Amino acid sequence: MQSRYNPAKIEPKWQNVWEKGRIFEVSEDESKPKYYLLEMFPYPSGRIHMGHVRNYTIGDVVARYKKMRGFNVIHPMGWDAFGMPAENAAIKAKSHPATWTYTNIAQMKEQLKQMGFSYDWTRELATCDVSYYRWEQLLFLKMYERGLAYREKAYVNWCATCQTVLANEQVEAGLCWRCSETVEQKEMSQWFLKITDYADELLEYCDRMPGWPERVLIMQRNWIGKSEGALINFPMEDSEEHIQVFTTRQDTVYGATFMSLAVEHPLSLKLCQGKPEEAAVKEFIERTKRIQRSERTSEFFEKEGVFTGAYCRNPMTDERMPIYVANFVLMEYGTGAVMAVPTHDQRDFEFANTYGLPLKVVVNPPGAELDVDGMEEAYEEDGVLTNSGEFSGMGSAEARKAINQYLESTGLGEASIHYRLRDWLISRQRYWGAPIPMIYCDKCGIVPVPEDELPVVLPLDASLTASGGTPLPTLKEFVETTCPECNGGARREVDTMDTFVESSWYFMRYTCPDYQKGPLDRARNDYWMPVDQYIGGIEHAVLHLLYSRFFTKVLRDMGMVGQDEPFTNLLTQGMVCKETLRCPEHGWLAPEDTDEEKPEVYQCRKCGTVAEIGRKEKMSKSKGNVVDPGDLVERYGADTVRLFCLFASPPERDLEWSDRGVEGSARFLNRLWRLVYEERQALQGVTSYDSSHPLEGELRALHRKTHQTIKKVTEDIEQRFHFNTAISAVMELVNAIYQFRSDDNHDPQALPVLRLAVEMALVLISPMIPHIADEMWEVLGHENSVVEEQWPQWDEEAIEEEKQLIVVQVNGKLRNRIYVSPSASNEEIQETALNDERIKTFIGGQPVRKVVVVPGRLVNVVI
RNA sequence: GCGAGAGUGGCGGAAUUGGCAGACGCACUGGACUUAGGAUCCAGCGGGCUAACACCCUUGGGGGUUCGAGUCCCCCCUCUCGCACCA
Repeated sequence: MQSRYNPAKIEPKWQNVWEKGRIFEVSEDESKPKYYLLEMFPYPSGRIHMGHVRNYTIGDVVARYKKMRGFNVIHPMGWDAFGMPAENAAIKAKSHPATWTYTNIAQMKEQLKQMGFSYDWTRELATCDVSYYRWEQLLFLKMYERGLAYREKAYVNWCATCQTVLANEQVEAGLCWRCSETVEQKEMSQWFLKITDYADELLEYCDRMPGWPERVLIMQRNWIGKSEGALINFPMEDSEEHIQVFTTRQDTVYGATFMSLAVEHPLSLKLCQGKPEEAAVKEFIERTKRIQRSERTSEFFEKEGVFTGAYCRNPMTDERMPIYVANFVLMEYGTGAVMAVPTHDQRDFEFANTYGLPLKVVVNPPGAELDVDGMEEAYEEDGVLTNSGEFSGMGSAEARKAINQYLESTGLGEASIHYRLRDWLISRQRYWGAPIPMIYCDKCGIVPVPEDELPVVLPLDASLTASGGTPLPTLKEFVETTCPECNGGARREVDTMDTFVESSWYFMRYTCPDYQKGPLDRARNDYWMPVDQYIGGIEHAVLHLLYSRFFTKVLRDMGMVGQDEPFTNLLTQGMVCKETLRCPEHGWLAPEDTDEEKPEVYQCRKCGTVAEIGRKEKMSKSKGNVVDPGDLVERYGADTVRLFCLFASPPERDLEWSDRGVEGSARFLNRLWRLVYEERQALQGVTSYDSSHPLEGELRALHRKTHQTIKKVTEDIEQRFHFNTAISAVMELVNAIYQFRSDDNHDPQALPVLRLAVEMALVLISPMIPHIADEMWEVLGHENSVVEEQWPQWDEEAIEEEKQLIVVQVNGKLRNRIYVSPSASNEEIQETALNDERIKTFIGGQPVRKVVVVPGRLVNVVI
């Protein structure tokens, strides 16, 4: 053993031992409980970043801990390997996306190995491998058979920068989630997956997943956006036709005084035909259609409308309702037509005031009566119906049910449920993705590729051009094919699938990555699934996590898997942030753009201005505040980096990077190393204390601390993944050991007690810093890896203090501390407290009104 | 606007069930060792007032419940995230 801790030497040594011993390779074993620990797989960008390191370190601690607890732990890793960055990088480097991707995978795999993560690498998969996406193509065909995949012409989100369409989930506030450019609407024929078929189940199970963070469930519920209401038909005044609306406020239908249509609504143009209003309506529609949807749906966008010249009738009151086209009505929600109730909807209220439309109160607040003339805003709450025929006097909730019944019995409408969730658009006009296995035949139309002709292999001889866009349509040998039905000439689909399709089922494929007969081996999948603990970033709260839930349910209905939900417990870790430096003139500054004048004072290298120390921001290249894990590992070793990531904050919170904090972590490892180095000879051949001899004094105290630490670390990991407090508990134990050592102790039990304390410190912290733990474990004479040890159990008896500290308060203020025997009764504790000299002076002879005794904690004397 | 979360020393954070606020670490200060110290060890470290003890104040602000509140309730402020004309 070297006197100095040298991670560069011991870390590769142990990584090698683990790999050779294949200790993280697992197979199904019915004799053990299984535990599936999964972290979100990375996109192979080339180098791992701190976000990966944090995510995977958290996962690794749990995986190692669970293994020590006797679980059969599956802990796989792979690559989310299709996607645009590969195309852009290939154009830039004049290479091929495949070359770029596989080179990156090799580099990143090496980096992950250097971190010492306990992956079962035999299960590795890359989604760009034909061996993976061939099964995805099969799943697509099965979905097509069941009507869950369909092609439709629709207004879709188009990102001009990325040269592709996007799913609704991939548009954030009107911007592309990847490049942040404005998304346009384009009418195109595209492939969709029918996630809306599962809307209700996806929503319902949000209430049955106690292992998920509430805020993720809330985001999913909001995204699905279920609204219960009614479809109501409003007859046209001068024809047999009607306008159908969806409303959640059918209790206000008697107050509907006009109608609003979306500009895209087919009736909008039709109704004004030949009328004097025609020109104005057309102009309005054209003008509105030109405006970006993101702008149209902005809060600040002015609500405008135009009268069509046509009228319909309120089916309940038979009153005449003018029909308007309005810019705030969305064609894609409900029916694209809204019954306007200005008294009970703020938007309609404002619209009615602008255009001088009539108001009619039909819902009163409980115990009050509204007056149309004095109204300054709409009354949107539930209340008691008035002016509503036979429904007057009913409460809103009751009236909604009654009106639904009435609508159904008269044929005027029906109860209805609408969702905000739209079907998942999966076509992408990109090259580096899984081809959609479909063929277009002029004679037979859309024809699926027969299963036995799968896979449709993505041609690798394509060359990308700097202008962007997919080269697939130009590849004759790919596009031109024969129709499986008529054998005539036909064309292949040239779009590829959204890469979120790959990530929707990779976690299931990990259970049987070598399976050749289908996407999933049901037996193996049944053993391992569901994922017991999934760990990843919050940014996938809706996207990946919703799609994966959908896929799991579809595969269940196909009989391929046995679970309703893929992820039992979800942990969303916070971001890794760091302080930023900013020059007023040159913007964000990376450390290499600055000179450090004095400590903590930095100057912009371009202009010499003192840089402002900016706020903590998520690490990103553009802000110049990234820290490269590779550099850190080289400098401090993986264990230090792991330790800092875990120690600096609990997993779900943001982690603030601190170079000094990293030094502190390194210092702790050195301290641990020295402890074992200096005691190695004394402890040689010593057997750990086994509780057979009674202990006194400081020996007893150290042994107690040892068991208290076992308990604290176990509970912190088991109950709440709070590794920061678990680590601080081990630090306390190490401090206690140092204290103990500095006193000469000649008790024959001293070395056994010391050895137990040292070993427990190593075992308890081994999931966090596995390399140094194994090295020191070996120094102490063990032959196996710590991860193959059983997790220790604490002894409640050893934990018990011989003297219990009791805090004594007078009128709630801390006045003294006393010690009592743990077996003391409340009366005895009270008596000791009241007889305490200091307490007596605080009471000062005043009558004691009350004494509160909390055993084991405090006494409060009230005077 | 709606929804969720957060606000504790110079900093990261701890206090798990209402019971000693500030564990652990960083930074800082003093000392020891030393040719040297950016290594290591020891000690101190919320603020006020102190020679020291003692005492007083302190968990964004204000009120309340309670013997007792960082923790529970009400009001307000600030920040972060999500949604946002959804009929």
